[in-house]
Amino acid sequence: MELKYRALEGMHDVLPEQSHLWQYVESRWREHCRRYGYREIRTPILETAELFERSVGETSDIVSKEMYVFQRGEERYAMKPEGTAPVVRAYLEHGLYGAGGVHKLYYITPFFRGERPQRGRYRQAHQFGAEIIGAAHPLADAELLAMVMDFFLTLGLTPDTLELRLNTIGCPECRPAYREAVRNFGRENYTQLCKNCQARLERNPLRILDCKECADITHSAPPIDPYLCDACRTHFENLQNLLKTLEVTYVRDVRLVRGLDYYTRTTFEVIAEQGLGAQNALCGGGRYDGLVAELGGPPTPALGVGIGVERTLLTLQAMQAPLPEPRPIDAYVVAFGEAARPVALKLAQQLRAAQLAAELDLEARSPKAQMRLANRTGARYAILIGDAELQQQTATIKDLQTHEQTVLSQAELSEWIKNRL
RNA sequence: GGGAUCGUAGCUCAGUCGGUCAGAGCGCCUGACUGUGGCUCAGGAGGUCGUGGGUUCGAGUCCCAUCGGUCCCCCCA
Repeated sequence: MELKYRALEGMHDVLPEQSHLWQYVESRWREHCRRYGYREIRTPILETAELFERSVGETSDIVSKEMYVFQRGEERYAMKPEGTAPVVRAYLEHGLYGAGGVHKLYYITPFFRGERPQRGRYRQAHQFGAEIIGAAHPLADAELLAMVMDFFLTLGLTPDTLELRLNTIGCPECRPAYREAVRNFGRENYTQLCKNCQARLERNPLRILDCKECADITHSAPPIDPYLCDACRTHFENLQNLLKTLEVTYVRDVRLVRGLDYYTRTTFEVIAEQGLGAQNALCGGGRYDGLVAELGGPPTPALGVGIGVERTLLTLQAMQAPLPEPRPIDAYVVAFGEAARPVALKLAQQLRAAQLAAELDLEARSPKAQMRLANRTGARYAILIGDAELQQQTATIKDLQTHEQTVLSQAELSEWIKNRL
C-alpha cells in the first residue's frame, strides 16, 4: 500500500504496544517529583521566539539552526526547543516570586528541534523537567542531582551503567577571565582547531571544550578551577561535599560546558553506558542564576534538569530493566445468537460500572470468533450468554485459564468477578 | 549542513551467475468442532518486488535518478 501521508521526519507515533511504557515512566516521574516536593506546571507549546533567543542564546545551535520558528502577523513564534525558559516565563508572568521562598516545579513536555534524526534524537522529543527557582545554596544542587540519580535507580537502572558528569562553569564575575584564557589558548592553537571551533572562538569560546573533533587539542586547555571566584569555588566544593555525604558518585568533567547560554556554575549530565548509541546523554541540566533577571524578573537563583523520555525508555529496554506488561481486560462478553447481543452489551456496561474492564465483539461475529477474541485480549474470564442464559437471566462464566465454567445470575456477575481478581 | 546503509505481503525476511522469482514463517479470516478460545490439521485473503527511467530477447536481481526508512558526524534530551 502506497502511503499518501506519513509522520514527518523525526516525529513518531506512540502505538498501543509502547504507550503503556510511556504511561509507566510518566507516572513514576510524577510520583517521584511529588516525593521531592515538586508541583506540576504546564506551559504552552508555542512561545514568542524572542523568549528563547534571549534565554538559550542567539549563538547557540538550538536557536541559530534548530528552532522551529514561524511568523503569523507581526508575531514570531517558536515551538519550544527546551523546557526551562517557558517555566521561568510563567514564573514571572504569574508573579510567583511574590509568594517568596523556593518554587519547585516539574513538567512533562514535548520539545522540538529541527535536527537530522538518529537513534535517541528526534525532531519532536519529550522531556521530564524539574526546576528549582529561588534557591542559591548548594543544598539545592545536591538535592536535584540526588533526585535525578534516584529516579534512574528506582526505574531499575544500576549505578555501574550510569555516569553522572559534573562541572562548574563559573559566573559572570569570574567566567570572563576564564573565557579569555580559553580564547587565548584557542588562538595559540588556531590552525589545529576545526572550522567550527575557529568560529566559536569569537562568539562562544567555551564551546570548543566539548567539541569532540578538537578533543586532542583542547585536552591541554586551561582548567577553570584557578579562575573561579571565591563564591563559585566555595559553592562547587560545598556541592561536592554534599554529594559525598549522600553517596552520589560522579566524575568531574572539566569539558562539560553545555550548549545553552543561560547556565552558570553547576552543569551536569547523566550518561548511559549502553542502549543509546551515539546520543548517550540521558539528561542534562545545571544552574541558571542569571536567567530570571535576564527575562525581566528580580535577581533569582535557580537550577533545573531535563530528562529525555525517549532516551530513558531506550535505556530501560536495552538494560532489560523491569517494565510492566499492558494490563489485560477482566472479562470478555460472548453472545451466542442474535438475541443475546444486546444483553451482552448491557452486561458489559454493568461490569464497567463496577470498575471492571470488559469488552465484547462489535462486529456481530460468530461465537467461535468471539471466543478467539476473548482469548487474544488476555481476558481472565469469558462471559457466555446464549438462549439458556437469556431464559433464566443467568450468565456462564468461563475461566480462560482453568477452563472452569460457573453459572450464576446476571445480577451477581460483577461481584463474583471482583471477588476473584 | 555532510556521510553511510537499507527499501520484496500487516510484521520478520528468503530470493544463488539477470531466464516459473512472485516465496516462507508469524499474524489475519474460514472450516474440521452448526452454544465455547488457546494446540493440531485443511483451506483462504493479502504484494504493479518504494517510485521513474535505462541496459537486455528477458530485471526483484544490473545502471542512473528520485522518494522514504535507519544509523553516523555535528550538536544535544
